[in-house]
Amino acid sequence: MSVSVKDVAAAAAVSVGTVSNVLNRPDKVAPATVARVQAAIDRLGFVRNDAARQLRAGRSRSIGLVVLDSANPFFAEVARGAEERAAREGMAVLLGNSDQTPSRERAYLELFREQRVNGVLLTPTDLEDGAVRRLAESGIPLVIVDGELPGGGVPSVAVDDVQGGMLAVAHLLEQGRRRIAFIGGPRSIRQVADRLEGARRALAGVPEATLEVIELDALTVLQGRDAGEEIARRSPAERPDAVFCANDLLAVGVLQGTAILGEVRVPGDLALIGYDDIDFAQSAVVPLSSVRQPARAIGAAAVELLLEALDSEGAAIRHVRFQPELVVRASTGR
Amino acid sequence: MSVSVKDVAAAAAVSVGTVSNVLNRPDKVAPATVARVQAAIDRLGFVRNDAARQLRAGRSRSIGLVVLDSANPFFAEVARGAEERAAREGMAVLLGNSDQTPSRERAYLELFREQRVNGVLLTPTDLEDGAVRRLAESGIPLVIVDGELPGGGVPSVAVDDVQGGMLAVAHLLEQGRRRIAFIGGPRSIRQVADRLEGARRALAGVPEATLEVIELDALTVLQGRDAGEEIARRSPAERPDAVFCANDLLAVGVLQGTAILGEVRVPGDLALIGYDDIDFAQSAVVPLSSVRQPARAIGAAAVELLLEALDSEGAAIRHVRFQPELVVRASTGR
DNA sequence: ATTACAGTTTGAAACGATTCACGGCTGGAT
DNA sequence: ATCCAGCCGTGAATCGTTTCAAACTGTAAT
Repeated sequence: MSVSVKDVAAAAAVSVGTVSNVLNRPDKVAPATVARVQAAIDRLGFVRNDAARQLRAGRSRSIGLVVLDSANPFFAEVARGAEERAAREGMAVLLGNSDQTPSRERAYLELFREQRVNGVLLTPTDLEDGAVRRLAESGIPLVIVDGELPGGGVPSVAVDDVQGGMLAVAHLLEQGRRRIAFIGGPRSIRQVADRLEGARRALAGVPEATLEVIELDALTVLQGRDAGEEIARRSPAERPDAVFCANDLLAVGVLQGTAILGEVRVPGDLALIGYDDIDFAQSAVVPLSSVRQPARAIGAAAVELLLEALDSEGAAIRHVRFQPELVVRASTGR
Repeated sequence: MSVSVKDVAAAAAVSVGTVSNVLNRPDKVAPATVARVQAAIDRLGFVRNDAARQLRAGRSRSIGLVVLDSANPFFAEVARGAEERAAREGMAVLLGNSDQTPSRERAYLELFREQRVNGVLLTPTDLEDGAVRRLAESGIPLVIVDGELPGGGVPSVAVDDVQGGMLAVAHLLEQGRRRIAFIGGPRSIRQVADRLEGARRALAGVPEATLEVIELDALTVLQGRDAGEEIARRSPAERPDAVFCANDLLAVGVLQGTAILGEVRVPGDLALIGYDDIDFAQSAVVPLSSVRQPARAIGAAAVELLLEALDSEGAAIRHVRFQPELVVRASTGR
């Protein structure tokens, strides 16, 4: 079927060992031989069989990436960053979506182990669960993306979500808002919990301010819209005067939801701020204030950490932590 | 290092062949033996080495996906659809971004060949180029995503972009617009060329209508914004009264660009329609009319076709063609 | 008692690359 | 002449799985 080193060796009148050397350590082979072998490779259209290479050499050339939802623009950017960085090393990225479901996460991790990936970048569905720790100890290099394992010990790249939550709510308070609502997904998602915690801390300095927490099932536009409608239907006295959403998708949804009844205006009646600063935040009906995360850089950094872990077996474990950045737009204007 | 079939065989007191059979054809093995081997597998934590499996068995369990830009929401959805469908078959998806660059496309295809992927789903940078045809003939199963190879012969899943362009412009004409502008990326992108062709056909029936073509380098929000600003700066007489953008990102950009000067209003002065109906189209400053493509279904269908091609070596080559759907919102209102 | 047969299990070959101990060659030093 | 050191190149062993012909077992039919 396909051309193997043996064929190439025959065509170039050398041994298979030499072909392998041309492929992997050209400097150890006489230039003339290299040229001859290369010519044979080109002529026959030889393509290295990575399975065999991997089997013998141990190492593979792919890394696994498991995110909560790759259709979410934030994760799409993270994936993009990882893919670009990996490509520079000649590595391929295997993509998996856990949809926040531990069973799907497990299925992907298992599949990736079978594929003998070099390592896994994981946005865990549940950091507290022992599964992540066990995985880390099972020998497969692991980097936590957008989170940090409580006990340390596993390299990770994260954004300080508590800080991000503080930034957002501090900004709302600064604008004179006092009746804050936090709209988020399930608190079991660490990012959500941390952003809420940040909100709480920002409120600590302002005793007369209140915080209402609205918990949803998922961080989607649709869920946000429902929450927005619910708020719009309330009497003005019971309505918050500012909403901090756990991500931009929710915020966009809230914007739609409040717009439907047409009574609550953003930012007049309701200041609104999201999280992630996805591309569309600035293009929303009312340009959306948000907290920016360097998504692409996060993906790239994760691959970087994995490469480090691969190079220096058991060396220092690094944690990269990006700082979030407040982006003010019309939705929190006066 | 890691546990192999040999270890499992020893632990269960059977031969390696039997272990393999338990793994691949449990029905050929006596139930009691299956149980014993399974127990050993669980106890030892055996994970099948896919490299070895692949080497011997020929087949692999991954498929490659090369798209123009996975951060583009349309392709992100396509990727999601592909990934979901592949996961159902226990297959993993390798993701690659060509960024419309033939050299990056080639690099990924080469990498994927080395990985011995089962097949490749490709959104080609250049369909006319012989490279795609050569690839298809090189033995690696190929499915064209969002396009169709002129000569046939390669399975493909596409959306009728000409039809989509017609829908969009026919709608603009119906709204009484006559000075239409088409804003698109490089015409070398087939999708762009087809949508433009559709626009032309729609115009054919209305002699007094005109079409201006504005060609950009890329289909991004930023490029759209520049184009929008340029249009906004024109005198009213030289301005189109409707714009059809080759995708929603451009349309969102145009919306931003025209808004900056504040003189051109959408849809009053300028009707605007995009393409793809990404999630944010309905949440834009002015909810955006668009042409919807079933992105996730496209990805799933592509995997489906690949599986068919894999099963029935050289059987009928199918082309799946989805129909685009017009979605009318405020941006093309009166 | 012999043969047939289906159901199980075995064990060695094969997949295609990498690795490494070893041998041949060349040319300069002794 | 002899020896040594560097280069180059060789080819068998190896990785972990699948495959398949052959061997084995016990039961049924003759």
